Amino acid sequence: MQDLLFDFISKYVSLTEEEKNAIISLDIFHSAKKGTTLLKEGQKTKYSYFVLKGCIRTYYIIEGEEKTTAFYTEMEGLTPYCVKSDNPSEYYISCIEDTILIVSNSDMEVEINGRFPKFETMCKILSEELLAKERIDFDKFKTSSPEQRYLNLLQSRPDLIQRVPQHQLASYLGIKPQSLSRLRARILEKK
Amino acid sequence: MQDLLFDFISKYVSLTEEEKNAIISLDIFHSAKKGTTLLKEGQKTKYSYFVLKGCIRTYYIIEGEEKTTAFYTEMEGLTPYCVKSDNPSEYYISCIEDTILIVSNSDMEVEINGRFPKFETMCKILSEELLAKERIDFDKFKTSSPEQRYLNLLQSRPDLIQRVPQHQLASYLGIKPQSLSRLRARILEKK
DNA sequence: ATAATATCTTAACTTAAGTGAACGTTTTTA
DNA sequence: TAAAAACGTTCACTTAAGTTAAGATATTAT
Repeated sequence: MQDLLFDFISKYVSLTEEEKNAIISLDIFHSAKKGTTLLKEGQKTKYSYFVLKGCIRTYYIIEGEEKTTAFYTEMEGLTPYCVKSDNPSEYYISCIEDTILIVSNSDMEVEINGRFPKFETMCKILSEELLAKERIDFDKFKTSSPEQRYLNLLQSRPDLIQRVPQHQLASYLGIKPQSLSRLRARILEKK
Repeated sequence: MQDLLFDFISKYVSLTEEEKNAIISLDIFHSAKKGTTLLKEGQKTKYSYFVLKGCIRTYYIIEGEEKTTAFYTEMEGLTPYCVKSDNPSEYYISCIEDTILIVSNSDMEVEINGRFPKFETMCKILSEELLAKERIDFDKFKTSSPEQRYLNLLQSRPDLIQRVPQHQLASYLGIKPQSLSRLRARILEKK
């Protein structure tokens, strides 16, 4: 299971056994059942989450309605905004499937970064890369219609459409569940 | 002018005179006239841009139409996706106003980071912070209607509405220029 | 196993965005 | 400075998303 992590890390930096052991000794591997809420609106946290296996999502409750804005699956992770800003979180994080997670807190990261500069370099590369990707995704979203967004998703993350409930997908695409149903029917008709 | 940069940096790390001089000697300060294109679709680049004064935008040309997806103003910057991915750029970058920029290339950054670890730490903090912010912005976009997005922008970046042409604002909001006109008229009526 | 709840789809109607065109205004550029 | 191009607004029409409601499944909890 830990190999999943080390395989991932090896794409960015190579770790010695000592470094691997230091990471393992942090006791950051956790598993969580489907439906578990990791973070609630209004809470503050210092934890970051990285998915080894399974799927988590972020969602808001706006005027009583759940709005799912992101999914994180294998080898994806997030540091909630409130970790950086010290404000209470505006969103919830919960598990869509039984999930194996790495949960790290910011003090822990400071310590590891101090001991192994290599690790800090990796985090820098990773977050710069993710920022660039996130901006591209946002651009794509802005320049597409809901239908195009759905077709894009079908191409780029077909697994999501299978593993995620439709009404959560809908808000992820920026529309209502009814509109997603209709839009899919429309696409089938066209074929 | 350089003070703008050092004031900004001082929010994250404190630099010695030696470090400041090292930065100045890199000769990274440039000015560009309104309308200058910094990067074209199809080009590869190793340059990152940081705005000290003025405004730049990223835009795509999709089926003959310009789609503006982002604006960067004072103390904001971007590293084009192609710097990280080594693919040709899918978008253009150009100056909306006469602009004073910091232009840095990735080799330069590697060198500075090697010499001053402090600098690498700052870049890591900055990009993690920006990633978290970008995700929040994307969430906000997904969960809002075009009208709400416009009202949001009016609150959060009122300067943009003044300094940027309407048709560029429109695609930034994910709609057509005609729709932005209409939407503004609608808002005025309501008052 | 059954009741309760959540989810998905369909439909009719409303609202707002997309489209194509016209027109006046501003900005460029030759 | 005159002509050309770009820009912003309005309008009528089309298309698609939002809304409300109902019914059919599927899932969860007791």
